[in-house]
Amino acid sequence: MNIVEFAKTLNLSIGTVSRALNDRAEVSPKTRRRVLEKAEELGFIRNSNARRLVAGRNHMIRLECPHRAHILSDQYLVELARGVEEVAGEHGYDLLLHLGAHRFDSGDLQDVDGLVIVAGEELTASDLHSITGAGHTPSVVITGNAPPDFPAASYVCLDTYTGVREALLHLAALGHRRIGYLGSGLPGYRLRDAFPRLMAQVGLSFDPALAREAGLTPDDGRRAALELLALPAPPTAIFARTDVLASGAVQAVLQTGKSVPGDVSVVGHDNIEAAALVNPPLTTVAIALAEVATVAVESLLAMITTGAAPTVRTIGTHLIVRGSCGVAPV
Amino acid sequence: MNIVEFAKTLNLSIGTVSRALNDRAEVSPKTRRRVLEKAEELGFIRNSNARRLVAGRNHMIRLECPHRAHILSDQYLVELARGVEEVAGEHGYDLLLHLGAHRFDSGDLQDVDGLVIVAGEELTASDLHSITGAGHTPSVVITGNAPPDFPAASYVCLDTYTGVREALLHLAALGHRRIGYLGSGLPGYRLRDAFPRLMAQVGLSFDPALAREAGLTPDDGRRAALELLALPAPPTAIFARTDVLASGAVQAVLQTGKSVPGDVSVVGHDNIEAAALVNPPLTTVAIALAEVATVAVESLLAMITTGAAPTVRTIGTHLIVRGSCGVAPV
DNA sequence: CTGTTAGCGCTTTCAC
DNA sequence: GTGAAAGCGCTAACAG
Repeated sequence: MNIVEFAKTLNLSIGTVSRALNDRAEVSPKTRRRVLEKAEELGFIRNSNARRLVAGRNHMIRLECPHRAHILSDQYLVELARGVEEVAGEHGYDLLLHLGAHRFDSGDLQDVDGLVIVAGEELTASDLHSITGAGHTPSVVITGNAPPDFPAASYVCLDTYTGVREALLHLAALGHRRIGYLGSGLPGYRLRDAFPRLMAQVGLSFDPALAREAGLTPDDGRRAALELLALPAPPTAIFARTDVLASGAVQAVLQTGKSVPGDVSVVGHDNIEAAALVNPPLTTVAIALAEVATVAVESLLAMITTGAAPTVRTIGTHLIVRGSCGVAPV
Repeated sequence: MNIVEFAKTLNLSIGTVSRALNDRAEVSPKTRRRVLEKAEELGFIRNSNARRLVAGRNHMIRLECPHRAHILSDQYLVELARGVEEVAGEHGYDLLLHLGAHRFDSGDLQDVDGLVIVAGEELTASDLHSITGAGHTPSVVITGNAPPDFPAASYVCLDTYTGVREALLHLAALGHRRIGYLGSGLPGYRLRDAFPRLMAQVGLSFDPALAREAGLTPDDGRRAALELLALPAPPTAIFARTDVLASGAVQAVLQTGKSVPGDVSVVGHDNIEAAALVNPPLTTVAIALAEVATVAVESLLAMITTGAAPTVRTIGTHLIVRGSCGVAPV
């Protein structure tokens, strides 16, 4: 059924029906109600392609995940998508998905009003340029790094520092003074550089000998942790850049016949599903993804609907205390 | 730029241009090439809303995940979505996402040509009725159960039996004879009922005293496993319906001062991300998700494009051997 | 082979 | 307030 047939059942012109359905002022309240009720009764829904054609608006945004190695794990991606879909949905926007790894030529930008881009570590300004159609499509980038030099987009930056600081405070309170650091080895992660400063902020000093750029796999974490534990003055706690590395670090501790958290405490980062499941459950740093989604979508919709200028927002992380940290051994 | 302006730059009629762009036969090869090259040069892309309007086709399918408790974990969902997007994309279809938990009134069915529905355990025929618009929208359901009584949809059934049988064979080969079972307690899972038969198929007999409907969390798994281990004749191996339960079972074994897999072997199910990370890494049953995605989308597109009848396909699971199973203690 | 034209279903002037 | 009519950008049927 189209609007013509539908209008006939009401003995009204399509113009009036359209106005009623669009909640315009020039319709008598009585007519509007009549139209709305009939539409409900007959289950009439306007053809959205026709609406989009005439409106020049798609009421659709696309979630772009151009990399395989995201700042967010797959689990997080779903959580983020849930949030984005919900907030976008509240504003009448649908969500398209573009998981295409390594395809920086985004699809038809014509089809969507805006883009939510989940950045990988190595996302450059030039990538953004091509993904966003030279910045002509309103876009918001969710990134763990500082915004690349691409001012046409909005940014939601995940500030890893707040949660890490919290973690170090937690360890300091437990009496730890020698804290090791396991990094992912990925470029663009500035955490390693900031770590000494964060340590200082909670009253601890950082020993460069206790830092390793481990890698990405549990085994990378295990090997690097093994090195730290073999040191003459080994750390009593290890902070790992990812939960995956942290799980490897736990393996390493157990492997040397020691226990977590009895002998060595371990803190992870990301709060992946696995974090709650390893033995012991990992104390880890987590992102408030619902908030990230809300801020991202609202910034995007502001650009789309009111042509607002791009914004840069930062969202901090926080510590989730589970079972992998204990009082420092004396 | 629209097709009128574009046609002008070529001194052709919009009809000819449209035909060339649609790869119709009635265009001279020379003209076609000229049109294609110019389109490339000018970056002309036809307005897809107008195309959809006139075609009555959206070239869009929607991934529906109506439940929070899926048959697939979030990680799996992304993997499935990747597969679905890829296969759909090869056929020119875009992917909409609908993660809305507990909303069985699917959005505008008008907007999409078909639905890929990821079933939760409790998805009923009546749910499917409302999600698919009384079955008028081509749909394929990915389910771990037998197809509900809703013949309008295609089904991709995950046959958990093949992988579980493989797991039991693996355990039998390692000398295990007393194998415990930890279930999720969810209705609709027929595995518990089939378990004795699967045991028999690999030459083992099942002791009902070794079965527990544990629940969903690691702690549920831990407690249930603890019960089994406290039995006068405890199992030497435990099969858990989910990796989450399995991780709890591992905790239980360690808690009683025993080791995995030295004293007790544990097999999980689902191959979630966590499975590779727990200590020891879980031997578990996995789904061939890429195949599931391919079969689902191709069945769906057959219904959409050729009006093919719904199909029912079954895809088996397989065992991934890691470190949680060992030779049975003598 | 190419040009012309009538819709696809809707929103939005413009009259009344 | 409501109706009539002009497009939105495209495809397809019809001429030539």
